[in-house]
Amino acid sequence: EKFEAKYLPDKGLMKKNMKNNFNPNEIELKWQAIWDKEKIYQTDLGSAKRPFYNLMMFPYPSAEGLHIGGVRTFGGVDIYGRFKRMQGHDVFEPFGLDGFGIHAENYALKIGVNPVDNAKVTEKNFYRQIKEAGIGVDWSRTVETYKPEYYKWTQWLFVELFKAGLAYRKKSPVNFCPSCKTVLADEQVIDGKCERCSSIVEKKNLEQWFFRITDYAERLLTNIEGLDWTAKVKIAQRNWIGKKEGIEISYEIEGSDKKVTVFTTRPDTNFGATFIALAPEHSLVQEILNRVQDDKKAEIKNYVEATKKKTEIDRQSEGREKTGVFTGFYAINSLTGYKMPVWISDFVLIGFGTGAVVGVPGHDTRDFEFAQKFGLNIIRVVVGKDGDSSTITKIEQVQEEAGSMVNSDFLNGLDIHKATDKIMDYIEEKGYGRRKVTYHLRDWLISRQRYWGPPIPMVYCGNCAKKGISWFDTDEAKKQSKGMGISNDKSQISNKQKIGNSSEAMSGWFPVSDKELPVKLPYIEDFKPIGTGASPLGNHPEFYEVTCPECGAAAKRETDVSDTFLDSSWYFLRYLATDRDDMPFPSKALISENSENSASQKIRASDSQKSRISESSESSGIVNRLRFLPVTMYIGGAEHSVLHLLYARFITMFIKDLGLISFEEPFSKFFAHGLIIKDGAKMSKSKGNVVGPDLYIKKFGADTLRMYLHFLAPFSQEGDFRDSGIEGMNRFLKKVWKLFSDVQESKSEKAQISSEGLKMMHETIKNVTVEMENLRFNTSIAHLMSYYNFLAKQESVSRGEAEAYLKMLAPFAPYMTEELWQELQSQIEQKRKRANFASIHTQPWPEFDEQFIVSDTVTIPVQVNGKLRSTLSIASDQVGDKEAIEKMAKNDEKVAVFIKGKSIKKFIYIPGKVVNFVI
RNA sequence: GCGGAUGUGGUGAAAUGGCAGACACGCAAGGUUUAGGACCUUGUGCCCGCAAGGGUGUGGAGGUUCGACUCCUCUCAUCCGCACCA
Repeated sequence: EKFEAKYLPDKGLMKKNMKNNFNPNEIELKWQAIWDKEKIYQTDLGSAKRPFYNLMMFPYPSAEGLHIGGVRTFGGVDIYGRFKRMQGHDVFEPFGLDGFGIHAENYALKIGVNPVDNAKVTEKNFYRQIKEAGIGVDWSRTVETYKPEYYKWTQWLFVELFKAGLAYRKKSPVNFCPSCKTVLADEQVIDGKCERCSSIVEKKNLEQWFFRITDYAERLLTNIEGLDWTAKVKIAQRNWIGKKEGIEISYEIEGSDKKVTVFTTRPDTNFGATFIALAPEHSLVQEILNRVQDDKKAEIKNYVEATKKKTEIDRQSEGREKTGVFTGFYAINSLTGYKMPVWISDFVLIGFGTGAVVGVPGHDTRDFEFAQKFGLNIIRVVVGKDGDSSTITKIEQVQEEAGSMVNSDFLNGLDIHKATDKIMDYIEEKGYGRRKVTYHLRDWLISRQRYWGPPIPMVYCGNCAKKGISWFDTDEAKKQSKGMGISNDKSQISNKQKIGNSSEAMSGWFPVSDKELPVKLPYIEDFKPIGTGASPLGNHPEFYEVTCPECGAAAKRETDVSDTFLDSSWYFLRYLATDRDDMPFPSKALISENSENSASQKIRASDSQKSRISESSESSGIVNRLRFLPVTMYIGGAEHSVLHLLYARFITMFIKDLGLISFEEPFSKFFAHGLIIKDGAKMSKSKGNVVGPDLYIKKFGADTLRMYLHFLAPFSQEGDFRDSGIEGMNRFLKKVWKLFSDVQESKSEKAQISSEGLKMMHETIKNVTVEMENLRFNTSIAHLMSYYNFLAKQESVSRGEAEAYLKMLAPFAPYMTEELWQELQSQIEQKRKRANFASIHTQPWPEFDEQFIVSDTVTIPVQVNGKLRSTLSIASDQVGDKEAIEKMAKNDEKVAVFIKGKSIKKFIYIPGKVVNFVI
């Protein structure tokens, strides 16, 4: 007994200590349940007053579960969302899974599970982990791209694109991995090799579905200017669209009625043009083969065949060494009459411009290399800054920069830009060519010969095809073309033109009618990619055997699925209408009955459906939901700069053109977060350093993990995750727990907040608020740590201080602060009132009061003898310290200032005004 | 090659043109009713010094400024995109 009395604390004390121990696992479970029950993260979309759509890029769940980088990303979004919620916004923070597509499928293949079954497991895991991490998601509105309720509308979107003439088929070379026996997306080809097995990727020529995103190139480009996005992403998109203004010039070929057309951005150098080079795939090559002698024919054929066999890898390993073959033909340079030999070379790409280039070896290094190797003439037409006007014989002399024209007849002496304008006018006038704009952006290849995606909702009828009939010949199509959605757009004519073109190429093709959507993806056992260029669904007659909607003959359903990026291009709209199976997203046009021309037609709802929509829309506040759009804040990885973000913009514009929404840019603000690395290396499965959150949450709790992940580095930058660091954060939270679980009624009543304390509090609030707004969470946390140190040193903490502190901490450590908040409230009210449950996460964000904030330095503009001498800064604690100021003045040896209290004794100090000082 | 970013202690990193290194990790010394861990206090850019103190310091070289991590010019290094784009 004596021993116990001496060495063990009494039971009451032990109990208190137990309570004083920060035990995250216990409180996290408790609050998860309460939050669920209280629905504190569910947003009433229909009646929200200050809508704030806080959106995180939904993940494609390809791996074992959420990894630590995901916790950082979604945690960061959540921190910001909670902050905004506390500022009084109606924050809508949904979550979902981009579970359809090649990533998820590859993972399923790897572990030998059907993607359908895998999706169920993944979904469960992801949602559990997100919940555990304390992300305040509205779980009543999730989106999973692989569920029929969702892909019904993805397919609907495809159909709409088709009907607008924006979806078409053409033959195109696709990436094919001979070892995996599957086609690959471009993004799965790394340096010409398969992402998974590193085999060299081949090209296969297959007929594919494309979207005419290039029709939107100009709009996609010009809109970038006005976006509040990370600059890097804007630049990347600009480059990807790659607008180039130039001119297409046609040259006569000697001894032929054919012409060769080239595209160039530098027509100013055309007086120096000395050869023409064609891509081996160029259409003229066949023409040439028909006309040349047998020995020449063999030579050309050999060359063309050889380049065809070359893989990307071969080309790269050969570097820039030029190869080519002379055709024996000459094209005439209309300006000079020069006979330009026509060559075939693989440095010319069929996919760019016209697939033919005009060689100006003096002013293009590639042309120079080519000309030098094959002994072609080199003419200088520009003299650059270096003043070198000699004959160009070395690659260093090749002048690609600005300069003035020489050897160019009427262009001589002109600056190259002026010369460009002048020669373009001239060429157009003479009819040699026409100005043209080209883009790097290509049409979006949408087909995938895979299983795990939304089946493309199209039907092909061989019978109709023979007659040259397609959907564009139906009554429905004709009715639609009168009231084309794409109306107030300049491209209307060209679009109609395209539909005209499409209707020929589209012979036999009919979209699945809206009533029949979704075209469900069947559960099949043989889901593995076949590798013959056919889709796994191609083995399933029960899937593809249908009758033609036009003639009733036997027809075949499309067995390809669409690209994952189509799924993710519109999901942000779906979140707002997950409770509706009668519309893809909230839209005024979809609910207004009297606008006949509008989109109620577009979704071609039956009359009964229509009335159902308008009846129920009022009660569910569909119109108010629109106030959440466009997305207020979008947060995601910069690696999606040009893919997802560009596609989403395109699709949004298209939906606007359908008349279904009133905006054309989906994301008002986009913030690119940094990636996470582990112990100095990128996390990857091959390195075996992929870290999951589960163990850390178990050991330290979600609060610690969340805070540590954002203390590492600013949200926008990459952070290095180290086990050693996380303990410091855990230590901090324990200290906070201890400090605030001790704040009691009796104490806090007495607690007087000192003026210094007041100042510190308001300064901290101000700093943290500003930093949160800029998503610089690491500095916010640092300020909270400093403020803790300050509070801990005080004799007691007042209620006001405790509340302000907990509120600021709440976005980072939602569980702990909630517990402490309830504890604090109950202590103060002396009893726990369950009925008055008020989560800290719905409390107002603390406000700072300027009067308590004194800046560290007083900056005074100084004028000496009437001349402005910039400013003089005086530390605020030196204001009134005559000695200190005199010392400063002495150091400067020019200025003397007399300040006492907050006013200058001799001269009145007015902030922002120039003050004259006596020397 | 083109485009973009980043360079600050042993580490992650802070600094509206105004005391460089906040905050944390790590390390060191000390304290504790002290197994270990935890916890508490102090110190910690580098160099000289027992100390007081002094010198030096934001990749490098210049420039603007009373004053530069911050703005400008050049340069070096690293990372990330795109790449035979006419």
